[in-house]
Amino acid sequence: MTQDRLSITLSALADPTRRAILARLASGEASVNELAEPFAMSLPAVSKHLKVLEKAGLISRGREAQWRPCKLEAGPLKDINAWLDNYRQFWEESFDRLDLYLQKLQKGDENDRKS
Amino acid sequence: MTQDRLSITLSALADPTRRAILARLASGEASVNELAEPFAMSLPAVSKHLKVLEKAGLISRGREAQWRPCKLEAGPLKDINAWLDNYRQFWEESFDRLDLYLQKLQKGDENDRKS
DNA sequence: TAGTTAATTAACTTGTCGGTTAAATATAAG
DNA sequence: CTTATATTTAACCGACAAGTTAATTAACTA
Repeated sequence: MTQDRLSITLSALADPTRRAILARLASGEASVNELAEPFAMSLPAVSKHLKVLEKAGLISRGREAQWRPCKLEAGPLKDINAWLDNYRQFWEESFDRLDLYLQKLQKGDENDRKS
Repeated sequence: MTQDRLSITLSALADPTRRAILARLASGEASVNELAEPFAMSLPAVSKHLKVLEKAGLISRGREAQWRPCKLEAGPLKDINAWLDNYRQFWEESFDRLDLYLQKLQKGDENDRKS
């Protein structure tokens, strides 16, 4: 179905196992076996999770003898952060004067549309 | 299976239709029909998307005669932003060990305004 | 009351996801 | 050459996601 980049990244992150893997990789590279150790699931299951993360560009993998060390790649996280920028104003506690003004304008639009 | 909050939010966002709905709601409340208008899909399909967004806490819904106006709720987005904090250092320009060390030393500076 | 509009629910189809076990591949080490 | 270790691939399964059409609920309107 050829999903867009952001959807691929977000759905890769929408799994606690995969987020835990990323958290582990934040403290350094690791092999598949090392990454699998904390989880109560088979190695092929972890291997699949890694493939999902790799397709999302969230990890990259090297070759070192029979090991395939995984490394965190944060680019896609940066993209999510950029997307969130569109909404920062909606969760910021205190609006400054400009924000309040824009809110008022917005309410005006809404009333116009309804009448 | 009782998914965790963050997984629910991320999977709700991992769909371009739902993100488009949120984008629309960023400019004000809207009814289901208004939200459905831009999409080439049936109304029940949109209704389902809205239910997913509501369960994730990303929208709330009012009652106004036969309309059910939808409103953006950004709390869960704030949570994602907080989660991303764990990784900011990985996409910021300089992230070698020395720079990380210097960053830690500088953490007295509070104002992390975006560029 | 009947009819229209807004939205949801029900029932169903199809495809993907996350897991399994068993087999295959690749490299290293005796 | 054989065996052990690390990892992936294959085949399969149950659950769920995303869409459909048809029926239902809810509120307004003539």
